[in-house]
Amino acid sequence: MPDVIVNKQQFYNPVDYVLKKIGGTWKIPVLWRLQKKARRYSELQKDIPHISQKMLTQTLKELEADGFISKQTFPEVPPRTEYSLTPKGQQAMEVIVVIRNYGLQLLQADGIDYEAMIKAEAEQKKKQS
Amino acid sequence: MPDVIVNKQQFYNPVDYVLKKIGGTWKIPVLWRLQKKARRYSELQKDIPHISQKMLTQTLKELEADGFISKQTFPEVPPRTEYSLTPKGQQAMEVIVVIRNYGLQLLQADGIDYEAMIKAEAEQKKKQS
DNA sequence: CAGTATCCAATATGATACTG
DNA sequence: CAGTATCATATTGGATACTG
Repeated sequence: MPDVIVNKQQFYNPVDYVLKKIGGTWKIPVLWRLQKKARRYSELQKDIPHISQKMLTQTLKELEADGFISKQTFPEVPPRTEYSLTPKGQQAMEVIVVIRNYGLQLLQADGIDYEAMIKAEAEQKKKQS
Repeated sequence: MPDVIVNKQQFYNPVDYVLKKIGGTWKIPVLWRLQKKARRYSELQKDIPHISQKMLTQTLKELEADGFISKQTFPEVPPRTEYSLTPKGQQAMEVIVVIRNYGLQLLQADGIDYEAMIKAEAEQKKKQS
């Protein structure tokens, strides 16, 4: 496999290329939450556990630079910003869903019923409210 | 998304789980080369550009511990060791192929014809031999 | 041949304080 | 609200030397 260099970054193979674009800890959690509708910075931060301000900002900036998401700022008071998936981002989601489904399989093989955990968590929230 | 902890490692979501298992720089290049047949340590090192002994050893160990590959040692002189995909590893390859195909698309959209590059490289080798 | 062991550099992520 | 800036830490990977 030959190396590829794009914008001074080196990639060893096509999979490496994908993972440097949408891999890492935070890009997929962000893309995932933009799947159905646009969201604000503060919503994302509230909805994504453990993410720091720094990583959210950095992740949004890179995803926007690579064309997976777009940003719209509304000139209101207080100012509002919304992020949403571009068509390119929606296409990426199709691949992410495949990886995620495989992940659910792996987790189940390792004795973890992830979707049941999500349900349980949702129930918990209901009770609290 | 609730967190999952398996063997003291924390995972934020199912995709994260997959990427911690078969992500990173070297796991996929290794799996890729075991796709069609078993290979020896030295073959893998020769065939995978840039990989260091350390990373090859570490990658093989982790893939074996996670059940994606298996290792067979032949009691010959000099000793021979072969690595091959397990059924679990073959299943992972299906997902990897999806990611790879998406990578080829992304590369092409960015103006890079990766498959042509591979062909050109093969021609180059032919000439040299 | 098929590895181990050790030390070091680069990168990714986190924590904290501050701002238009 | 939606960020920026700075410092600290953890993880990953590379270089080099050695071994059953």
